[in-house]
Amino acid sequence: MGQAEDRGRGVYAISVAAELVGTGQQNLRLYERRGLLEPGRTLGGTRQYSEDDLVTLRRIGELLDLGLNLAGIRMVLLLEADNRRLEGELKAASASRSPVRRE
DNA sequence: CTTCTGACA
DNA sequence: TGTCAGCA
Repeated sequence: MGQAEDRGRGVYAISVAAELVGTGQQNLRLYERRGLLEPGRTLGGTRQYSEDDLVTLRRIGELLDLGLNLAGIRMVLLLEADNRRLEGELKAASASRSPVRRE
């Protein structure tokens, strides 16, 4: 399954990432400064936006439309990430329990 | 490509 | 406060 790896490696320059999500390059840099996301960097220091980064970027746009400020969006993203992790743990925990016996 | 600065709603 | 334009 190389798809999960492609997700984190699909790389876009800030100019194409900005155009893909419909915003300016300046905003993407601001989002990073405010801790909303952390795109990869080349050895030269240029940002590399992955497919996952584009997803969170579009999520940021949604939250922005809902009226949240960047600080609020940062917390939502953190909580959602935490939630996905817990969901995975819960799923793994229920799978490790023997399906026939429930407590 | 980068950071920074200022103007606008 | 977030967005955008221009500069170095």
